[in-house]
Amino acid sequence: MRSSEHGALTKNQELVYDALTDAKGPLSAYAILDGLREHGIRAPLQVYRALDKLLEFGLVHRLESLNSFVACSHPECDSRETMVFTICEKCGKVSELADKAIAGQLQSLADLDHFALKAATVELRGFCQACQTASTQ
Amino acid sequence: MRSSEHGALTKNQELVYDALTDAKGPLSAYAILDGLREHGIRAPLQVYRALDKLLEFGLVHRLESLNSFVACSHPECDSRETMVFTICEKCGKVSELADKAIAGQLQSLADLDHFALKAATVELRGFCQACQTASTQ
DNA sequence: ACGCATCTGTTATACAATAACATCGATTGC
DNA sequence: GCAATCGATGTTATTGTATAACAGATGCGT
Repeated sequence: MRSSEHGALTKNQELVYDALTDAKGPLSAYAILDGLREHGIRAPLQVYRALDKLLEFGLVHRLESLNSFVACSHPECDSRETMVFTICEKCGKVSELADKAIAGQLQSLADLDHFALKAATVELRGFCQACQTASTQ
Repeated sequence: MRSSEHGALTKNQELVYDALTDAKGPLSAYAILDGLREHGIRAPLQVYRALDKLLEFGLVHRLESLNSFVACSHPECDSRETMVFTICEKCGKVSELADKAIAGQLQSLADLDHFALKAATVELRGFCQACQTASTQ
């Protein structure tokens, strides 16, 4: 029982993962904690430890600019692929885009600088389609 | 006196900006605070307020994945341009790269998703050239 | 002088993440 | 069986990051 099977999660990992998938949006570690108090989660560390594993398994991504976490929306996410997130500054909606071209371009840029690329964080801020049309008033 | 002139900074803004340019590397807000206690800075808020302005002026960038800040290395940085940072996980060295191609690609990706792009955070993690050759032992 | 905006200083507090330590349960090797 | 080990767990305490709320000070236009 290792990383590849979703069924292999421990109780706490399962709780945290379910909280994130149910949320359908990013949650901070403390928001997760609050939502899971009834399920026996009492301390931040229980959440952070579960998150560490979920990140390692590639089931969850961390949004650096929000200090929060989302369940990966790509069922068979390869974990190490470069992900691009769009973050709506109005409604908070987050979308996860997988784009090979960006990944390649970043790799080229790193190569130019003789930088050995291990992971990339790409977070775009702006307004989602819904919030744009809404503000066309 | 607004954003464009460097000479227009207030005392605290000047102190924080100088601390960052002297450091030649990223500093956390609290590291800045510690370095400026002798200069009369006593509370985190004094640093954060100065940083907010400096970010607004485009003189400073925030490294989301490090919770820290760097002085912009491009003298005439347009503030709103997309910046790419490489962060060495061994020595902590940070480089700031301006790349039009990446910016364009991200814009295209956002367009596809009907996302109105305002700002982009791109942070690459890995090993810098020096640390690669050093670890070839 | 007055109003207004901005920067300032201070205290207290919220939010994010980790340290240190004890325990429990399953597995492995003998 | 039994010790040894390893990973997950639970708990308390602490460090680090960022903001709230309030008060005072400064500069500027009218």
